[in-house]
Amino acid sequence: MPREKFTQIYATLKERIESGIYPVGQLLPSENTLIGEFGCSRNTVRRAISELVRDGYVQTSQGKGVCNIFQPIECSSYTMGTIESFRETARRTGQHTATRVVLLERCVAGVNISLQTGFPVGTQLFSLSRVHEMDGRPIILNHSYLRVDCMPNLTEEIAQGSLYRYLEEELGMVVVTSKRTITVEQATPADEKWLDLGEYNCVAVVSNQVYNSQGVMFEYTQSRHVPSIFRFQDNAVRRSPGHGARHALV
Amino acid sequence: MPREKFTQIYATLKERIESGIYPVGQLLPSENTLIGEFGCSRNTVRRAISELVRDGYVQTSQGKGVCNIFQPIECSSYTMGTIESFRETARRTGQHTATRVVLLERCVAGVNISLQTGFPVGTQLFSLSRVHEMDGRPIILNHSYLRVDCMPNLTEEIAQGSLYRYLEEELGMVVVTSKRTITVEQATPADEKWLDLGEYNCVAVVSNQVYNSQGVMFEYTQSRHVPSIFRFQDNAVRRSPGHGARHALV
DNA sequence: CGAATTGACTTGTTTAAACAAGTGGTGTAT
DNA sequence: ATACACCACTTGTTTAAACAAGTCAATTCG
Repeated sequence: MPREKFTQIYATLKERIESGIYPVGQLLPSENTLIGEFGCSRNTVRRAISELVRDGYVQTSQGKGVCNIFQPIECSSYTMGTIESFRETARRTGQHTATRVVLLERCVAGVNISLQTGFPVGTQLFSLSRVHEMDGRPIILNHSYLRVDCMPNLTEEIAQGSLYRYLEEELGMVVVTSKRTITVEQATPADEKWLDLGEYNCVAVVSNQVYNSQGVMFEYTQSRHVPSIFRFQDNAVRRSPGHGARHALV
Repeated sequence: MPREKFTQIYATLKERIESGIYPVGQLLPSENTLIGEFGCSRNTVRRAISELVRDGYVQTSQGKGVCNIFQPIECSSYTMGTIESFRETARRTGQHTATRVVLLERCVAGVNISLQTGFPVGTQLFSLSRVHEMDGRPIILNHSYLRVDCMPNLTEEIAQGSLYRYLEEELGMVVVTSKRTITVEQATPADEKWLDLGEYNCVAVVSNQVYNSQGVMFEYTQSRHVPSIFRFQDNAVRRSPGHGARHALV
């Protein structure tokens, strides 16, 4: 349960938006009104609202108010957010999943691996390949490089279960930041061998750099998805001009 | 030029990170130190830092500090951020671009269009199809639906230039929020007709819902990209548990 | 020597206040 | 009737202060 006030307010407002208590296309109650209702300071209300903005639930205009722009996501049965954990999605959609370890070996980062992953040359790594299946259908092929010094005792058994449960619960590691890049690539022979691509001759590739609380990148994973079930959602908010083009609109 | 203090501090810190003045993998000066240097309050420093966190430049740990996790983006010559505007990217990489209007006609949103786009049934719309070329190579096929009541005088000439310059400068419209979904789809005959797909039999599809400051969605655009030059970047930060799974890590 | 405590740091949350700036309506003067 | 000033409202930015909570090293105690 979230203990912070702003998280509670965020959750309350979000629920009202999703349930239609606040009509779509109209303004939410003003900050002052919400202050009165929740018995908190203006900053706390504003923080809750700013998270709703980030999530694409509302948008603000100076001088006018906070507008509800919620639209329910179309839950196509085949789509799946990459953002969610593989098991999260499966549990939400009630489907059966399995993970198979294809390869687990040790290696050292050379120039090529270093360029691809961002690990310094010479880093001791595990190379781990896994196939994720959903309802018996292989849909994701994962190639991971993992720092040996962050998880010296990694085994096939652990890799077959939830790697993150092991890292977080057993090793006490805290995952903080993750940088992703999405591309589309030609299917390799390995993709065709392990995945059920159907008519497609390509895969959706999510490259992921994961950092722990020490600020060290301990994992690089390239997830190669069957295109038909790949889906990624994102919200962008117009920023002040000085922010650089990384998230410019359009 | 950004006038707000926090934007200036953000820009200054970002530049120091990019230029290596703050070493990668190490802690930035503490908030108190930065307060002294910039002559501002703690909140202002914290706001600048929180934007750096969102952009994947740093990450924070309670009790420890703010860690520099910057990694320069590998600027592969062929990759292009969808996040950037088509012309932005072209200008940055110094390539020549052109836009061709394939179709511009009026229509009314029926059930199918409504389901796909989110426009209410019966909305008067422009249907606009455009091909974007870079260095003579057609790389993006755009299908847009635009609310007629937001731009009654749309013409082919305007659509061929920058639609957004027209909307913002001529009509005074303010773009605020944009919701995107990325998928990968089989190439249609239209894709193969207009795009230079090479070996690929699919396209990277970015569906975009754009809202103005009134909170009305005035544009739905489906951008179908040649896979070989498609690239999308994203940062995720671990959130408190109550936030819902939309952005969970891994 | 080893374990626990303390204390000096760090970031995280919340409050209160003031002023800036944008929006939209009301009213007045032209 | 139109244009203008004004006013009441909204969100945006900044400051200051207090307390909570996590980290890490030095010190103290057993």
